[in-house]
Amino acid sequence: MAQITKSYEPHDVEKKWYAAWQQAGCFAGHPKAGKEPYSIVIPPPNVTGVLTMGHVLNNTLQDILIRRARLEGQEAMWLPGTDHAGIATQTVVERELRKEKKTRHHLGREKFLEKVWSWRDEKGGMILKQLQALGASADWDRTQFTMDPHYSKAVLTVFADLFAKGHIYRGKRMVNWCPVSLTALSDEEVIMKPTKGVLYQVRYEMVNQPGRFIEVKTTRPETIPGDVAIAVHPDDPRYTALIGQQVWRPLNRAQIPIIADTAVDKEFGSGALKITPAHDKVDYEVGQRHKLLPIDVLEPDGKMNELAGAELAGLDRFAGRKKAAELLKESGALVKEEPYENNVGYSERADVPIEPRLTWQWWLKYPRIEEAKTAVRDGHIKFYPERWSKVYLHWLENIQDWCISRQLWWGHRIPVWYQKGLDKEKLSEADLRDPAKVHVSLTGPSDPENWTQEDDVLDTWASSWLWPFATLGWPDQAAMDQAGFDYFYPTATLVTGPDIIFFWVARMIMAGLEFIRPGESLERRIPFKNVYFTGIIRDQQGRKMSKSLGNSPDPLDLIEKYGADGLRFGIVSIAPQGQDIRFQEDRIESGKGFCNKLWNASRFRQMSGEMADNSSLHAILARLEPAKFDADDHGILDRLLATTREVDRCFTEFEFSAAAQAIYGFFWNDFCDWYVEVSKAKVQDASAKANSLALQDLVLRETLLQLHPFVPFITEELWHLLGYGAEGSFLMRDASVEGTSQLVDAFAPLGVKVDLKASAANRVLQLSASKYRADKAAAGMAGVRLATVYYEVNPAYASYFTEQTAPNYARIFETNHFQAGTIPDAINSVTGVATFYMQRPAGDTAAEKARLTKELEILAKHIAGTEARLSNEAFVSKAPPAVLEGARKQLADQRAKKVEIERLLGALG
RNA sequence: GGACCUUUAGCUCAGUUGGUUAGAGCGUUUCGUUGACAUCGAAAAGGUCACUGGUUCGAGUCCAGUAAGGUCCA
Repeated sequence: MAQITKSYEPHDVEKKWYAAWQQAGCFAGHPKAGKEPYSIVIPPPNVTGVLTMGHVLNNTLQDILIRRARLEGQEAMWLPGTDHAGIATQTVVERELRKEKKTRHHLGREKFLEKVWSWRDEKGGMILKQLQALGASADWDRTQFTMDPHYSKAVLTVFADLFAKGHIYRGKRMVNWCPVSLTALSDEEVIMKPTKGVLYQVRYEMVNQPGRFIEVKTTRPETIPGDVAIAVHPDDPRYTALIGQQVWRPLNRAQIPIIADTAVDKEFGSGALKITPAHDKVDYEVGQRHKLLPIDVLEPDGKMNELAGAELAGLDRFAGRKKAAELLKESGALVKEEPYENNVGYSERADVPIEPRLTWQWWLKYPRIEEAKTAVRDGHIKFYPERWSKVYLHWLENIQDWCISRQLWWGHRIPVWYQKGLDKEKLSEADLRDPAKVHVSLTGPSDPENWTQEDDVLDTWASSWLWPFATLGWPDQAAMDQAGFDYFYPTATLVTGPDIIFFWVARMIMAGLEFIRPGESLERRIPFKNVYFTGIIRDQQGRKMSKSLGNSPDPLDLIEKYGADGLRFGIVSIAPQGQDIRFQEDRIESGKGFCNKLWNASRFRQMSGEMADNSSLHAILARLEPAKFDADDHGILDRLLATTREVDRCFTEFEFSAAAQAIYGFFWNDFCDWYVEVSKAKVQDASAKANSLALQDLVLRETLLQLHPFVPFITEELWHLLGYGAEGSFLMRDASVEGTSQLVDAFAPLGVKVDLKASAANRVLQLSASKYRADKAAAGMAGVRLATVYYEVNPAYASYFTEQTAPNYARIFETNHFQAGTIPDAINSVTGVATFYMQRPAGDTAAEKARLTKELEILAKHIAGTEARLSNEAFVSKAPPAVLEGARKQLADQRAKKVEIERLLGALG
């Protein structure tokens, strides 16, 4: 067996095992009769993406779930892939073109798309490689891309199907228009930001009463040429007489009517509102109600057009605003300007204010809204943390039709063809449904020369909402069979960020319900059973980590510095359920430190004695000698079972950081700092050695199993170095983790049973050691190794701290020798287990007295507190017996201790 | 405007159904180490649990309100 080196060097180990796992096909998931499936689909990162800390957290958690499922004997399958990311990817390639002073229009659609594809082949999907460096055990042979031919087929099939069902329509409506990307956006892609601007108060002169004005307030004077009316509230007494009259529009002067509409807020400004249907959603609706034709004064790129009037035409919208204000000022129409802050919608990608713009787009009426609510409300799909279900349900309550068309080239081109010669801007709903005029299919019309295909592509999310089943071969039965669709769908758990609850999670649920296993139960159609929402990783100042701020460390640098396992353990241990995470590099460092601890404890085991049969749990248990178990043995077994139980619980409740911390605490404190320290004496004792080492082997084995999902590389390496796994087998694939009850069941036939009393005594001994060392340090002898420590054991612990066992604790008590009995004029430490006497360095007893006196004071306070409680009639009569009993015992202990300390003080004189 | 989250040690955070003297990691200070690990060990200092009121024998924990910070939706 190979010698374990002095410190853990992750890099070679990581490379070695990742390659070996991959070569052995450990990541693959295949349907297996009699085995429970456990599947996860990755939230597909953008194909343009590079690994961020958010990805590290998200994918580490998925890998933990997948690896744990494997160890629990389930058939695990983690499906990876990337998203074509319409706008993002197109923007990247357009940016490269711009360097050559070209736009996509220079190339034309076909050539441009070729260029995007070659960009993708060359540079896209780098992020998947990075995930491998992190240790992700995804089934890479299944890697998917949302523009793969079969995936595209799924997307177009869904379009055609929803069109046929009447869920999809074409309409000229207000959309969120991005003047930079020149495309429509869905509501979800618009970010509202408080923006400082100016509120202009403008007066419109009455046509038939010159000199009389009606005033409105607006933040957008450049749209005044697009005004078609002034609206007031019908019940507003200030204006009732004016309704129906005409006013002069102050820019691009023309007569417009005063109309009455209940949408007007009487309280805002003067109570009168300018109506600009082409540039505001509410105004558009008002215009519709009053049959007013919109006047669009903007070009798609945000420049003013000739309808805005000669002075404004050609200006950018922001320059136009300035110019409009000047013109109003000159004409005397501008009454007042005041600073103003309001919420302005920004394009998520281009980060510029969007324009509400009237365009023809394709819209989707969501299917299965009610079922989607039921699925979550009734717990068929569980959200962790649960509170996000409220956000989800609220969105579904207020859901709006989805604008699914984008004026881009990169994406799934909408499978609609228009009969040549038709004006598609004038299609009625009836025309749309007339196959002679509009053709909708996957393959296109049989006489393509007579048709023109729709230019628009679909929103990227209109492909990713099919992810949980399009990646499993849907809609082709043969492909589904091959992918194991029937076995793996629905997937077990989705791990994602709450920021895409609407974009993705909700839509996937609706898509699954609509398209999968029609007519079957809800449970069979939902895409996943659990959704775990991660927190968002923030920097020290609490800001989101982002590329533009440059405040995100490169995960690959962190892997280089701390190892993939160190990074994984560090990030998981600081990620409590559902809370945002403030990133601290020192936590990653401590993740690495823990790996090193694990490594060295294993190394020490190897150095402590010959390795024996570790080939199975049973083999190790058979080496134990239960008859020889002492309090330490019972203690560590008890703690091992408690930790296993806690980790089991954490996995069922998705509390990953609690699981990591439970194992960390157990291994470092209970095992290394106590059990291994104590065993240093035992392995010198021929009769105790074998049992002690077997117990270490057991603890190490179980720890590696529990820890593997978190730190896969080092655990696999140690698994082999310590002889737990045979050559050619793998911890990650061939081992299985035992739950608490399974461990107990395995213990029983071999007579291994935890003595809880002994375990409790062991805990007291540990606390006593702490107390003793604290007293010793207080006496100025911290760390000093004493030749002899005398002790008088507390009768209650007489069987746990004896002449025979005392030497085991010599190292922990920093002494060479224990001697039963007392010595006069010594420092006394009263612990639970015993009173320990240490030779005083020299004469002075003042410090000692002061310490004991202080201790007595604190004790007196506690005694008073406990007495007060116990003499409280209400407490005694109402508290449950166990609590009452506890308080009584506590008082007895406190009093006994007081007597002892008083005795010691008396002895000091 | 509506909903949700957070507020506990210098920092980052735990704290299960209310029940002894509120914990951890990091940081700080002190001490220790010749054979697992200085990526180590031991100890100490450090908290009016944001505030106000209520329920209760008992509140960090439950309820109501207030304040500050944050997120989402309008």
